[in-house]
Amino acid sequence: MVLSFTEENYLKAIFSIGHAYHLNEVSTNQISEHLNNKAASVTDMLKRLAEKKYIDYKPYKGVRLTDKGKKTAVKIVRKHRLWEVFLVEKLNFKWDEVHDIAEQLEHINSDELIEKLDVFLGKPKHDPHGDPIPDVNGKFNVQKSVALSQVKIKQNVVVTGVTDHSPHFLQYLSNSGIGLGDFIRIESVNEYDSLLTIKLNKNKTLFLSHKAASNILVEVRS
Amino acid sequence: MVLSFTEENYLKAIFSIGHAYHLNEVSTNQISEHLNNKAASVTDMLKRLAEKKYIDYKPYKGVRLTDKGKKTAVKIVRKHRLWEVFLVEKLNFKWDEVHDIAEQLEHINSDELIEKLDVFLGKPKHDPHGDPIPDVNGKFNVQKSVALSQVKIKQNVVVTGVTDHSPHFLQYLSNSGIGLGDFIRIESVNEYDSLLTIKLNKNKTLFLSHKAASNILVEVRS
DNA sequence: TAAAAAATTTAGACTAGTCTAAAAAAAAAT
DNA sequence: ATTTTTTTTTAGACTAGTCTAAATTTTTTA
Repeated sequence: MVLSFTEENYLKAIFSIGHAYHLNEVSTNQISEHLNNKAASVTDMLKRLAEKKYIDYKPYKGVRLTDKGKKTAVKIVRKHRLWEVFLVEKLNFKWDEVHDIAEQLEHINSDELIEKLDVFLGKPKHDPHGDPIPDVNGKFNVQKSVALSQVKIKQNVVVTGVTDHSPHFLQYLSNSGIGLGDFIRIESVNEYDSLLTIKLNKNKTLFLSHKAASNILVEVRS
Repeated sequence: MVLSFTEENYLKAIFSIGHAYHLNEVSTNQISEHLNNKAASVTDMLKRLAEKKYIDYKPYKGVRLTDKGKKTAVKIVRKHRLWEVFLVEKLNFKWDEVHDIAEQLEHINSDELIEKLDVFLGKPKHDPHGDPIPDVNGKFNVQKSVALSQVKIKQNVVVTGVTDHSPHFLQYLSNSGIGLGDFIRIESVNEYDSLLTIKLNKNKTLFLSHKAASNILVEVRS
């Protein structure tokens, strides 16, 4: 079965809302907000997707992906993230420039293409923002990272991802010299406003707002 | 101005029909045949494209691309052929497998992407079938090749392209060991059925029907 | 050069996806 | 336990792109 562009975007939206908030049931309004359209339009589409067995839908009760729907959504995520790796690693795009292009490329329909792209890129496990790339069977590498804002003082950590994917935030990190794989040690936290003083790569001293730190994912390294 | 998928396909169709038959004016029926849809649908779309100044259209009189329309069409051809190079050179697709995927990729909208892809591929001048890739300004490398069927006996030629792009024909050539850049010398032509006896790369002797030879483009080398 | 054939356009209908406005159901608050 | 608010759905309309059937224009042919 071949889905339209639009249908694929609805499935992806349902998947990522559920994923982000650890929900099974996703509401009509959440979807319409995520897709920037009206709730009435969402209702129409939900009926169509339910008809085709991609979702379970009970009027007024929200919606949940079926196995078929989940599989489809994960495949789109896989494609999106593989293309992002391609754009950054091979074409030298910056990590804040790739989202919109990958948003288009993720709808290209060819299983052979995805698998050959995967091989060409060396079967990467993470995209340029540190998000895990599901394998061909839809399995995700579970991430056990925490927000930098949750890390105890004087602890050494490695940057593994971000939770805010906006170009604005990504550029801010780049400009500060922070990227995936960098080492960070929290030197102190201001009591009044939670401003963090950090040491980057055992070298540069930087200040980070609590908000920024809460959107940086890290893993503890001894 | 951003065109829909469908509008882009119409412009590409008008361009390639005109190109193939060296026509300026293209008829409604030619387009409908090329796109496998009905003439009535074509008429509707022609009105829309004329409205947007991509074509000059006079009812019953056929249609011609404006400069704006030509520029758009050539850009789609450029994208299509660059993606074909990517698929063959980087992802190891065969030359008979890439058309349908490139047909999708050609509609991805990002000037920066095309130019970075072009650089990544080493600014190729030809696609995997030998067709010229227009440069960023829409200029084509003029091809001065002729069909193998037109070449005089005992002449040395190099394969530079094909005029039949069907997987069937391309596979037939691959199976015969014929690809771009190969050397061919016509040893004899049968008077009765024009069957060609050729020597491939100064090595293998092969037989080619007149039909096959008429779809192989070559350049004379001494 | 008038009749027949072919090509093209118009008219009207259909689907996918969207919208606004109104109705209905569920949740929250008094 | 009603009333109010919020959420969701229904009804009806719009656009892009398609179709069939009928009408019109152009071309061909006798």
